[in-house]
Amino acid sequence: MSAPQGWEAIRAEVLRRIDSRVWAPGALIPTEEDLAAEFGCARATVNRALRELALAGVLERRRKAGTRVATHPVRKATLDIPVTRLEVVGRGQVYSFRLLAQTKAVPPLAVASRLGLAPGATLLHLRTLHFADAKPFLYEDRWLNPAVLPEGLPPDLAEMSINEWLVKTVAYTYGDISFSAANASPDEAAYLDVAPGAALFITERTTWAGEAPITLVRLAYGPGYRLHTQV
Amino acid sequence: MSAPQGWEAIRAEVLRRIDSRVWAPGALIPTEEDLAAEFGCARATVNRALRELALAGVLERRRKAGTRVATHPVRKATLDIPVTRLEVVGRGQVYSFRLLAQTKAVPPLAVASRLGLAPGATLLHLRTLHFADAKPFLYEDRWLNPAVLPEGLPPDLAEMSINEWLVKTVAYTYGDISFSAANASPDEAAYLDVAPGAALFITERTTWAGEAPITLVRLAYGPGYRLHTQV
DNA sequence: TGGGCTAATATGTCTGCACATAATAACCGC
DNA sequence: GCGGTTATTATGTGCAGACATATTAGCCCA
Repeated sequence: MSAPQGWEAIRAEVLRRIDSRVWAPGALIPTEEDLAAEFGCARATVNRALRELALAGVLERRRKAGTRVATHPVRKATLDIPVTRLEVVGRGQVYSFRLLAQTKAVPPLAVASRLGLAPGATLLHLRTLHFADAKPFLYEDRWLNPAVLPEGLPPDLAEMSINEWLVKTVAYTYGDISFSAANASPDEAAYLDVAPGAALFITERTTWAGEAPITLVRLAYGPGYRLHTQV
Repeated sequence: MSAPQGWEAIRAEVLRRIDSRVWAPGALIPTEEDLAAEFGCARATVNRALRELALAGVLERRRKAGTRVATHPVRKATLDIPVTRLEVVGRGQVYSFRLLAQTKAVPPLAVASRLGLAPGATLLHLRTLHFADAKPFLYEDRWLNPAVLPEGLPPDLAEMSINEWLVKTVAYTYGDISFSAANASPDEAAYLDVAPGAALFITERTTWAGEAPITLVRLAYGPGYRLHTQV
């Protein structure tokens, strides 16, 4: 019931004109100056509205060329990448986790190359099982570059999982995430307490701090897990 | 090699201070005014930089309370939701598709309620198979509200898939996406030419135009599909 | 005709100022 | 003390004007 005001009102009106085909996909829309005159506001205000829409993928803007309605509305969805503990707690469940193994090992070639490391370098290999209400929720397989840990691993891993401790301690500048699906291996099935071959939702994350690789982690979520977002 | 200038330089400097723990997670950072004085620029410029960082989840801002470094760096990843055809073509493969079935039917209760429709309303039910280089790539199961189609379905469905025609014709204002994993049903396995029970990557999308539901679609991607993004 | 220089133009960003808004802190009367 | 009102404060947004920059269109000359 609240009519937006200011730049949000302009964004809404522009969206409406696009939706109602007043401005067709691919068409050039008036300049910021013209729109500012029409709406009776400053150009900066129009700029703010159009910039947001360009960011959302609705408009395409180029200097001198002007602003046009995106031909292929590649909508951009933003999704939050929360820490596992908060994800569980946010569902109103009790979070806990168990460190299954912690070793130093030479990673498989695929892992080393994904991290841009020389083959043969040793990494920390951690495997953790996360629980929601004492039920297995997530199986985590992590390779960690010890070089980025100034003082080794934290003393107590009671409250916080490795991941949570990592994000608070080692700031990353660049990350890379992919989502996919995979059938549960016998091991994974046993850990997550599902039938072997069950479809798992897989998240793989690689993070760097500048040039130095930090970690590569594979998260296998049990059945029923959904990643959710809005556009 | 290019030192950023203007508000991007400020964003970079703020990020640096956070990464290097000059400003610890949870700590309050100086006000816009103070930072503007320090950097020798206008407050609006600082505002722009801090706003971007808040949008990215690095900072948390509240009026009067000030700006603090996010305690739990819930990084926000943005992912593009492209049209299937472009997704395939973008991989350098040849795109094609086949409409398997097109019927009018009363949807299951779950579908009707997700769309906010009265049970018993009839919808269009479309099932489509999409190919990449003549190999099955994606199985699409779509329920479509005929009320939003002013002139029925398009005449030729040769070039463009239903989805692509939809996004160009019926603009949506609100959407809802979820990703999950599921084992292939016998039908899906047959269509996608995989073993029954294979892990499929599932995307479910619901879209509305204002209050009116447009479509609910379930996309089942064959093995090997990855959704990819960066932070 | 064609290639390269130049001018025109729309967007990108900055400044300095103003007022609006939300949320906290201070205050005051009981 | 305590609860409720008021003042203060940091951010949110607006305006008008200016300059920067990318890109196009047109011009001129070989």
